[in-house]
Amino acid sequence: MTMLSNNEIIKMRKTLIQRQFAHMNNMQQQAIFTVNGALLILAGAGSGKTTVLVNRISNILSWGNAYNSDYVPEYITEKDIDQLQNCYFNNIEPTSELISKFAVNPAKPYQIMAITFTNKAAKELKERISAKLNCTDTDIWASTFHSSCAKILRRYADLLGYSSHFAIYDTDDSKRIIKDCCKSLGIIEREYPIKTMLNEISKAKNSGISLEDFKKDSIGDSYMTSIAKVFDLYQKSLKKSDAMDFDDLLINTVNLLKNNEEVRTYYQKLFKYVMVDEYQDTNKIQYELIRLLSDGTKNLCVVGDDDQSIYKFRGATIENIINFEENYPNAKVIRLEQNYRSTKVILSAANSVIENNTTRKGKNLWTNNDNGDLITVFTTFNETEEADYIGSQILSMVAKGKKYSDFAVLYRTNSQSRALERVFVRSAIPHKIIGSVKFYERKEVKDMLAYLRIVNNNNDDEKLKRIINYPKRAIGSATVSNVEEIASQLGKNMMSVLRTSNQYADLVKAAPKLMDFANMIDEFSEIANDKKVRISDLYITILERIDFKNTLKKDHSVSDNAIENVEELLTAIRQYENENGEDASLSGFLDEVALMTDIDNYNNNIAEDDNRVSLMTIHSAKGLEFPVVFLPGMEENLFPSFKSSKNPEDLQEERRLAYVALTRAKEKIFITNTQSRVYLGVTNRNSPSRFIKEIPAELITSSTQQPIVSEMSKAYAVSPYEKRKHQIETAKIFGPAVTEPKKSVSSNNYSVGDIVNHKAFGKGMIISSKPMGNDFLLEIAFDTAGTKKIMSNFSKLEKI
DNA sequence: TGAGCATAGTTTTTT
DNA sequence: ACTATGCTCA
Repeated sequence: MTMLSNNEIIKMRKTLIQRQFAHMNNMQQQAIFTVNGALLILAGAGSGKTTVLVNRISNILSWGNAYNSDYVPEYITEKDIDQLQNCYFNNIEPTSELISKFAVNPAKPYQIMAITFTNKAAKELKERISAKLNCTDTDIWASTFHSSCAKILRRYADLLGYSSHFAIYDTDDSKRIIKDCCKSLGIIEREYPIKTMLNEISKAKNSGISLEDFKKDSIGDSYMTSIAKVFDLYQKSLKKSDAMDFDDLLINTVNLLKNNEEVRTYYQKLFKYVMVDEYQDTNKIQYELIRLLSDGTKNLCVVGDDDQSIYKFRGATIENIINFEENYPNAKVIRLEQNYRSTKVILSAANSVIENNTTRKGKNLWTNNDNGDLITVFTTFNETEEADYIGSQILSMVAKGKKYSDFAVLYRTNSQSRALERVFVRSAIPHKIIGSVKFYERKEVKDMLAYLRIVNNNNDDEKLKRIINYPKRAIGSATVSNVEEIASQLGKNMMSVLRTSNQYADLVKAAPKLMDFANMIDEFSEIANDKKVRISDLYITILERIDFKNTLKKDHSVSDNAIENVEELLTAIRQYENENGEDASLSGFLDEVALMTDIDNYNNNIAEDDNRVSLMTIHSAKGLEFPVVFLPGMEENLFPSFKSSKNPEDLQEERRLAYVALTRAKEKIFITNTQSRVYLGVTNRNSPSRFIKEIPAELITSSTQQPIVSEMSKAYAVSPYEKRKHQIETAKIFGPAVTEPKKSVSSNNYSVGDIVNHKAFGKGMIISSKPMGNDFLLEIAFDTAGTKKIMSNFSKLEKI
C-alpha cells in the first residue's frame, strides 16, 4: 500500500463532501460549502432555502471548513486513509466517525446560532437538523430574534437593572401604558392617537434612536416634544413594572453586548457561526445585534429575498439586504434562482410583476416544472358574487379530486374574510381563518395569563390592574387609581401597597378586599415557588379558586367558546410541560407565550382531519405554499391599497406583496376583482388592480364560467341595467366572455323542485342546478340546515 | 357599578 | 358595516 500525498487526500475528501450534497443544485452547493466569512444568500421564493440552511449547518457540523481547506489533520492514520479511499472508489458514504477524522474545525451544535422570524420557522429548522444529524433540538440555538434576546437577558437582567423575572409586554400592554402616560401628562388622545404614538416610539426604538436622542431631536417641534414626554414616562413605567416591550428585548440585548465586554466576548466566542433567515425583514437594531454577535469569527450567513420584503411598516429596512455587500465588504453573494415550487406560468407572471420595481437586487426565478394552467382572471359584480365564484370553483375542483386543504384564499385585508366566510359556511366548505382573532389575544386567555404573570412577577402592575377586579371583587376603579397613586409616590409596586392597604387613609374602606386579593396572589406565589408543583397544577388551583369558569358563564360580553379557550390554555401548558420536562418553568412558559403568535400554531402539514381551505392575509401566507391560490380583491385602492398608491416606495412594497401572493401557488392561480365593493361602510367602484395588468396577457385566461348568483347577492338588489353594464365593462377590460360550447355532461339525476335527503343536512329541496365539469352544482334549500351548494356526484343524495 | 348610547376608527402585524 | 371604546345617567 502506498502512502497518498496530501493533495490526493484533499481531492478525495472534496469529492466525498460533494457527493454528500449531490442532490442539491450548483448554486445550493456553493451556499452549503461557503462556510467562513460573510455570505448573502439571495433565495427566491420556492428555491429550497430551508433545505440549503439545513444542509449548510449539517456541513459545518460534520466537515467544518474541510471543503475549502488545504489542511489535512496530522493525527489521521494509514487506516483512516484506507477507509477514505475505500469510500471514494466504491462510492460509499463515509461514516460520521471517518468524517470527524478528516474534518477541519467542525462546529459543535451549540456554537451555531440560527435566527428566524417566527417560532414556527425555528422549530422546523431544529427538527430538520436533528433529523439529519441525530442531535437533539436543544443543542442548536435556533430561535427568533426576540426569544434569543429574552434568553440572553434572563441571564444578565440584573446588569441592566431588571430582575431575571422581568415581564414581556405585548402591544396591548404597551397601549394601556401609553394611555396612562397620556392621562397623567394631560395629553389629549384626540390630538395624539395612541396608535400613532406607539408607532413613533417603536419606530425610534427600531432605528436605534435612544430616548435621549429622541428628546434632542424633538426640540423645537411641539408635537414631537409631547411624544418625547410620553416616550420618557413610558420607559419609566415599564422599568417600574420590571417589564420590557418587544423592542426593548432587542435594544437591551444590543446595549448589553455593546457595553459589557465580558458578555460580548462570551457570546462572540460561543457562536462561531451565525445565520439569519428572512434577512430582508430585519431592522436597524437587529442589524446591530447580528453584527455584534457575529463579530468574533465574522462567520455570518444571511438568507433573504429583497423581493419578499413586506414589513417596512413595522420598521424593517430593506436597505439591510440591499447594502449587505457595502456593510460587509468581503461578502460573497449567492443567488438561488431555481424554483421548485411553481409552474412556469406562475413564475413568469410573478417575475413580470416584480420587474416593475426599481429598488431591487435583481433576480430572475426559473423552473424546470411544467408550463401549467393559465392564470384565471374573473370579474364579479360585488364581493358576495366573488365569494360565490371562489366557493363554486373550490367545490368543482374538490369534485374532481382535489382536497379542501389544497386551496388557499389570500387577501390584502382581514375584513375581506367576512364575505368569504359567509359563503363558505353556507356552502358547507370546510375552512379555517388564520390570524383574525388570535388565541393568546382572547380576553379570557389574557385574563388567566395575567394571573400567572402577576404570580410570576409581583411588579407587573399592568397585569394586576387587569385582574384586580375580574372576577368582580367589588374593587372599583377609584380605589385602583388610589393604589396606583400611592404606589407611584412611594416608588413601590402596587402589590406591596395592597398588602399593607390598611395603613393608608385613602384605602381604609377597601382595605379588607384589597388585602384578601393580595393574600390570594401571595398564596398562589407560594404554590408556584414549590418546585414539586407543576404549572398546570398552579393553573388549575387559580382557575378553581377564582371560580373563573362560572364567571365566564355569567359574563355575556365574552365569546361563546370562552370556557373552551380557558381549557385550551391548560392543554397548552401541559404541552409545554411535556416538551420541556425538567426545564419547564413558569417564566419559561410565559416567555414562550409572550413571543408566540397564531401563525406559529398554523400547521401546514395537513393532518387527516385538517382537510380545510385556508383563508388568510397575504402577509400571513409568507413562507407557505398551496396547490391552488385564490387572490380576491385585486382592485386599485384595495390592492395596492389606497394609502400606498400615492407613495412610490409604498407602492413597491405592495408590489412585493403581490409577488409573495403569486409565488405561494404551485399549480394554479385565480385572480378576482369586483365592480363594486362595500368597504368601510361605503360602496366603492374600483378598477382592476394595476398588478393584473402587469401580468402578460398571454398568461391569463378569462373564466368562461358565470358565477352562481346566490340568494344573498340577489339581496343586494342588482338591477338588470347594472348587471348589463357590469358585463360590458368586464368585456372592455378582459375581452368579451367566451361562451364555451356546451360539453356533453353526465346525465343529471336531479332537477329543480326535487326533494332529496342528504346524509348530513337532512331533507331539502333543489332550488337550482348548474352543470359544472362533469358534474352538477346543486343549490339545495334544507329544512333545517339552510341553503347550501353541493356537487351532485360528490355527495350522496337520496331522492325522495 | 353597570347598562346603554354615542363616537371614532378602521392596511398589512413574523415579535 | 362593524366594532371597540368612552361617556352618561340611573
